[in-house]
Amino acid sequence: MLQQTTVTAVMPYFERFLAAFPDVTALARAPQDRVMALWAGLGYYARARNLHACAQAVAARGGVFPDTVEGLLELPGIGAYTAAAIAAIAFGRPVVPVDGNVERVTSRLFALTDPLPAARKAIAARAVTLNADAQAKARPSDFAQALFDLGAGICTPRSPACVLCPWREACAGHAQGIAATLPRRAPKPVRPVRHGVHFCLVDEAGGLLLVRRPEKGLLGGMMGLPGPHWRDDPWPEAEALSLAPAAPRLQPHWRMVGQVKHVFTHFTLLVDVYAARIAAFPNSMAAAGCVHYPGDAAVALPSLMDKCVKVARKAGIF
DNA sequence: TATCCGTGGAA
DNA sequence: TTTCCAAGGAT
Repeated sequence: MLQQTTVTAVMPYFERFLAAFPDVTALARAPQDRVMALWAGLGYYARARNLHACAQAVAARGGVFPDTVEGLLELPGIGAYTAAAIAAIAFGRPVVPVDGNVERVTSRLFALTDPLPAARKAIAARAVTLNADAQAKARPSDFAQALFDLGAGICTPRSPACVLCPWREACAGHAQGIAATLPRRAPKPVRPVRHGVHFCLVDEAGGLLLVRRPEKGLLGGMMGLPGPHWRDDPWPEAEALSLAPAAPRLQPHWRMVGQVKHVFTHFTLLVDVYAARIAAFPNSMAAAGCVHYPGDAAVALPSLMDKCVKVARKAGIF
């Protein structure tokens, strides 16, 4: 959960997740849709699928985790960082997990000026030597977490508190007066704008028509409102409505209720939200792969879809 | 190696 | 308001 996600954002999800799945075998035997529902809103949904697969892999080994970096790397969703973190913190292996904090501390300590992400490998090569000291090697868990805390609390991205830093006198970045500018990053490409359309169809009972998205791609495996693919060009109303969910003898009166703006990592999405009410969903919609949820149920949606539903609700559709 | 993959808080 | 970026991994 903590991969690219702040502790503050993770905390409530972690509590709910552990309450639902107290141990690795409980997670392993849970249905995937339950796992995804508890992850909804946290983002990077491949992590949820990987974690579920990881739990099943561990369960298949008798519920015993590998206790080496090499063994941990075999598990889905566990890369170099997480393998080292578990090895050091859970099993006392003398390795250094290199996360964003450690990357920043290292680039400053050695005044490494080559820009990320190309310099990532070189920075990591220096970082893994930080525990060369015998006392550091003797306490892998404490050393790893001390490094994280140094980065999170003192060697911060902006305005680092060098005056408080225990490594100030050894820091080449500080000596050169460039610590705060490190690590350098390659200029980011401009974020393009893309366009989508989603349909919010509600029945008299307050039911909502949702579809499960494909496993691959954006919001993979999550529930969402139906709609055509997202593309570079806007969707004219006539074209959008020609793609609305339909069934024999069902002609909902669609109304554009608003536009939702959502910023993903690599593009901005503008979604036109159309909404309509019908008496009841025909069986053919369920047969087509659509799902009918009660409106008052705890429907777990990714944030984008949540925004779309809220726009429809604000417009008085339900 | 570069790109894809979410979201929200802080500055 | 915009920008940055957070206990990264898979392809």
